Amino acid sequence: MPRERADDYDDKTKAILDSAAALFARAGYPNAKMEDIAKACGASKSMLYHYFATKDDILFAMLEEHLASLLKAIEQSFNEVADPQERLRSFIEIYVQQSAHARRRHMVTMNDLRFLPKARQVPLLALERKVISSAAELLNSLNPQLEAFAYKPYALMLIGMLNWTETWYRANGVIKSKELCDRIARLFLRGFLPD
Amino acid sequence: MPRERADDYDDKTKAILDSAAALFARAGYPNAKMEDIAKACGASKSMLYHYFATKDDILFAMLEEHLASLLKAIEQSFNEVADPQERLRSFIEIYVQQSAHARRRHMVTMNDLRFLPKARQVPLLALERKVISSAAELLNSLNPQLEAFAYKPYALMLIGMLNWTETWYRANGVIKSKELCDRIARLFLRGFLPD
DNA sequence: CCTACCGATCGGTAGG
DNA sequence: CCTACCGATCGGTAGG
Repeated sequence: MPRERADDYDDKTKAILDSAAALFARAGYPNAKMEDIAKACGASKSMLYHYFATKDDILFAMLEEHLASLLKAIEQSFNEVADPQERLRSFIEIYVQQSAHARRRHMVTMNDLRFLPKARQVPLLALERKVISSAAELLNSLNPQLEAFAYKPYALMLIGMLNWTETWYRANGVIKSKELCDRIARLFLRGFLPD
Repeated sequence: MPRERADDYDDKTKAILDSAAALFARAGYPNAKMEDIAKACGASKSMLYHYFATKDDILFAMLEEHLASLLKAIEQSFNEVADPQERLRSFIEIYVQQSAHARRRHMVTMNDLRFLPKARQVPLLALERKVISSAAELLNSLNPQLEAFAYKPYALMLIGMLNWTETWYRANGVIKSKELCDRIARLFLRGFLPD
C-alpha cells in the first residue's frame, strides 16, 4: 500500500514558499541556496525535493500563485466598484496595501522572473499582460478620448510607478498607506501642478 | 626596462565593460560567466583579471560610471535650462532618450546592484540618492506649495515611472521617443483626465 | 620588479 | 528524513 499523502502537505508547501519568498526577496533567486530555504522552514534539503522537483519549480509556483491572486483581486474590485475614479483608487490600493507576504512575492516577481527558462516565463508573462490590459481598460473608461494605442503605454506608466513603490515605500514611515494611495491617484488623475 | 602600460589600456577596459553590460542585461549578473564576458570581447579570461581583480569589480565600475554620468547629465541640464517645466522635460528626456549603451547599463543598475556586497553598494546608493534629491528639488520648484516631506515620494513616483519605461519602451515602435517624453511630462504635470 | 598576457588547472560550491 | 556523494560548473590563480 502506498503511503497516504501527509495531512499537512499543503501547509508544508506554503511554508516552503514563504521561506523561499523571504530568501529570494533578500538575496535574489540565484544567490538563494536550497539548503538555506530548507533551514528557514525547519526541513532538510531532501524534504524540499519531495515537494518541488527543482529550484525553478519553487520560483514558478510562487510567481504563478502571486500573479493569479493579483489578477483575481483586480477583477473582484472591478466587479464591486463601478465608478472609474473609484476603480482606479481601488487598483492603486491593491498594489500599495499589500501584506508583507504579498509584497515579498511581488518583489520576487519583478526581480527574478527573468531567471526562469524562457519557456517557463511564457504563462507568467501572459498573466502580467492581463494585469496590464485591465489597467488599460480602466484608463479607457476614465478618459475615452485618447487614440486606442495610447492606453497601454499609460497603463505601463501607472504600473511602473506602482511597482517601483515596493522598492521604497515602508508602511511604518511618515506616510500612511491611505495617504500614499490618495497622492498617487491624485497625481495620476490631476497631475502635479497646483490647481 | 619595465614594459609600458599598453596604449589601449582604457579602450580595453571600455570594451570589457561594454561586453559585460550586454551580458549582465541579458542574463543577469549571477548568470553571466567571466568566460562569456571574455569571449564577447575577444579576450581570454586571464586577460580580464588583468583589468579587474574580481567579477564584482566589473559590476561596481559599470554602475559607478553609469550613475555618475547620469548625475552629470542631470546637473548639466539644470545648468542649461532655467524654466522648471522645461527642466522636467529635460530630466525625462535623459531617462527616455538614452543610447542603447546607457540603456543596458541602466537596466543592470536597476536589476543587479543588489548582488554586490552590502559595503560596495554604499557609494552607489549614495549616488542614487543624489539623483532622487535632484528630482525632488526640481519638483519643489515646479510646485512650492507642498509639505516638505512630500517631494521625495513624488520624486520616487516619477523616477519609478521612468525606470520602468526601460522594461517596455522600444524606440523603434509606434511611439517616438519625443512623443513618449511629451506624454510623460504632460501626465506628470497635468494628470490623466481630459481638460 | 613591473606589466601584459596565455594555457592549464585548482579549490570550493551548487543543484540534484 | 539524513548523510554522503555525484557530475558539472565557475571564479580566481600559478607558472612561464
